[in-house]
Amino acid sequence: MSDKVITRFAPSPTGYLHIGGARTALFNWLYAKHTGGKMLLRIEDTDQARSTEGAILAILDGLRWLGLDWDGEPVYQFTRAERHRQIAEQLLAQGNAYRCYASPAELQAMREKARAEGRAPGYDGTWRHRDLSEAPSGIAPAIRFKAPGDGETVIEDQVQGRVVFANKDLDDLVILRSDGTPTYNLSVVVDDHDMGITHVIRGDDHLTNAARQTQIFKALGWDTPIYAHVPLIHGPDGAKLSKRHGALGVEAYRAMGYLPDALRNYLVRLGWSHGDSEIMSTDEMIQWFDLGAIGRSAARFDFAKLENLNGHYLRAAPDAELVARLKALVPELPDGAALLERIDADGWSKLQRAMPGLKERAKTLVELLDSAAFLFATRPLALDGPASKLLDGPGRDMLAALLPRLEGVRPWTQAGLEAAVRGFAEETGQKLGKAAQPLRAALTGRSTSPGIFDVLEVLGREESLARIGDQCVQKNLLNF
RNA sequence: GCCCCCUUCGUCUAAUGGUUAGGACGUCAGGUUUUCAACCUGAAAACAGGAGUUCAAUUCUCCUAGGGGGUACCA
Repeated sequence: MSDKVITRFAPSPTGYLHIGGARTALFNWLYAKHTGGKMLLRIEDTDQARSTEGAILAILDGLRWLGLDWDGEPVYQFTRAERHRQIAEQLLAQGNAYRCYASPAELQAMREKARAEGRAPGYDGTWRHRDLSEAPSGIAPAIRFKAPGDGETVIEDQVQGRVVFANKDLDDLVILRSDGTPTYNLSVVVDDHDMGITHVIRGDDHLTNAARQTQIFKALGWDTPIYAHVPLIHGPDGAKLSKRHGALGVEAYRAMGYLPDALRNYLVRLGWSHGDSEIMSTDEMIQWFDLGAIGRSAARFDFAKLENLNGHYLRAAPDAELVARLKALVPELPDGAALLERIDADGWSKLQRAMPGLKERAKTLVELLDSAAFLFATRPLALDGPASKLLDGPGRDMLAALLPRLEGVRPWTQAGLEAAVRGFAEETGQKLGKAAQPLRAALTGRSTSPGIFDVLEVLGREESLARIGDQCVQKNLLNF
């Protein structure tokens, strides 16, 4: 086998692809790309009771959406159970494992005793030396790994540095359950070996497992992979990421209107950096990424920074791409179905034409869509508070005076419209804003929008004049 | 309880045995401006605490505190 780097992303399908998992996948992907190696995908579904088909799909979707592709077909760990069982038997035959008949109650008592005595809690090794003739009948045994009782197990971690565990603190773990299914720590070792994994990049929460797994690797006479344990991501308050914070699936970020490029850029900078570089292309990430520059402390998730990055990527994205993303996103939104009905082909075309002015002002696609509401609104427009205030008093009179001027603009272009409105403002001795704001209110129903000439042009001559006219009529009705 | 890890502006981070401790987000103040954004300029803002090593520690060592992870016949 060559010395090519092979990493793996190995989620357990008990939920969606959460943000920490997404970053782990990103790091594995980047390291593989950086070294010209491969990233494999392994679904760790040995706990069949908790694994679901839906979770598997969510994880694959999440990875695809983020643009993180893997090499070859995903490996489903459960399908390899027979191989794992064989290795457990081999360990048993070698004298590196033994059958354990302890009951759950006995195990519980052991843990409590150890704890009371200030020792590391865990299995006390009762069945390690006990004769099989003493085995209770009718009880299926589990197989435990015979962990070294003394000495040390050392992890030369690429992120954490040299981490030393005293073997006395690592007990004899179960590698094969009494029902014959393998446990995580055995499966991981066998699969990492069989898949030729050279680098294990995963969450910090697996650091102790790295020690246990190292012991199993050694008992099997296999080389251990190189480890890199990445600190976990915390919520804004520094506590463990919960659903309340950002521990959402990546599909939730998609639904909130974040762009995959932005999320990737945000995640790569969470715990890793390259000098002062903040915004970087995928190629740059690949070129610069390395394990040594990963920080050792946990990072807090900061939505404000994500939003800032998202705004940047939004502005940089081609208009057509944003329209396409919006088309895909709308049906997933709370009122998406209703909104979708109101946007016809002409609506999508208007959206595309208004995009330069819209994307400049939005932090997320959801925000962008909201600010585009005036494009799909039907007359007479509903005015929000600030907008109706703009039209109170002189606002409507101004519009009534401006309306004929606009009617005279031909062709209906931004330049012509701007000249007309500016000319009107000058002649009437007002600042442009005095005319622009009521106009904005009449055309969009709000006090903020893209540039007003932009709005006029996108809306078109007929619709624009009608919306302005609506406000003048209202004025007249009030007066009579 | 026991084991392991971590600690630089509010947040993400950079750097260094001697620096005005840098950048980004956010915040605040200006500028620009048809609104809002964007953009430009500027400001406030950090080496957790205590010992030790050293001519000199944010940087090296130890202790304390705080945070996190693990401690399953879960992964």
